[in-house]
Amino acid sequence: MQPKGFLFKTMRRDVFQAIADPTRREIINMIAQQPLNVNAVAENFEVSRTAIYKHIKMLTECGLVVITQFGRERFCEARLERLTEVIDWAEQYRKIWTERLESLENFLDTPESPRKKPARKK
Amino acid sequence: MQPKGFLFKTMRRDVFQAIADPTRREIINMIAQQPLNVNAVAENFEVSRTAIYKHIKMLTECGLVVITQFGRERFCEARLERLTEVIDWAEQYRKIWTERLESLENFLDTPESPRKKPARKK
DNA sequence: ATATAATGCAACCTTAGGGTTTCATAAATA
DNA sequence: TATTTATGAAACCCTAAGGTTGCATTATAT
Repeated sequence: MQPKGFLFKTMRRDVFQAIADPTRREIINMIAQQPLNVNAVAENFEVSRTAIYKHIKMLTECGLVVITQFGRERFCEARLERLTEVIDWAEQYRKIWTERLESLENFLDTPESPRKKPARKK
Repeated sequence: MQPKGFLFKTMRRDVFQAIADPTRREIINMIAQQPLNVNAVAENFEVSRTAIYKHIKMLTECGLVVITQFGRERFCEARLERLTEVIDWAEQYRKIWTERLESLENFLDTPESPRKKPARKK
């Protein structure tokens, strides 16, 4: 058996996983400009408040959202610094796909170059 | 009932979903430099070839990988252009978190500024 | 003191995700 | 031709995701 409470507090959820769900990306977009309380967020969706609450909780578990209580309301605030992990990961491949595109353009721009065909089985 | 075959061909899987799994990100990293056949990819993981094959299939469904057959081998090649969607999405929020950091620095750099406390209940 | 609002959380349901084993098939080889 | 090799796909399994309803709790408003 796993010590769930312990894991819950320490395990920082994968940010890639957190942004995989389109609803969570919408939530992020919704509170990116200004904090909203949980109900205000939930009102913008078709699904139940509880469903939205779970999404928000997941976002807090990976640090993309922090919740601050004022009276009986809890405001959800976006802390998007960890999106740099995503950007950095994807950005490292950019030169690969741009180089590929460039070499394709060079290839097409050379009129006398024979069009290669994929290897034929014989 | 859904026309599954039809959906399968048309529904381009969400690229955010595709990169959510760490194994799939590893696969992408593995074939980013040069194509590898399915078995060669699978050899680098603990899990079964079939499991890796499924991951590769998901990656092809969202256009991040293309498969080309040579003889009995099928080579998996990374086509990472669609990662721009991820970068663009995350990048739009960068100014928000950098502005927040800057204003925090400004706040801390002003010695006479009183430290605000969260609203107290009375 | 009560009623209502805003939330957290437990219990439950359904489906997709990730994994395995097994079998079928096409291509390369002994 | 017989046999490996490389792969696709079906049949299952188990768990996490995402959703719902209902209840408990705390703060605000009557």
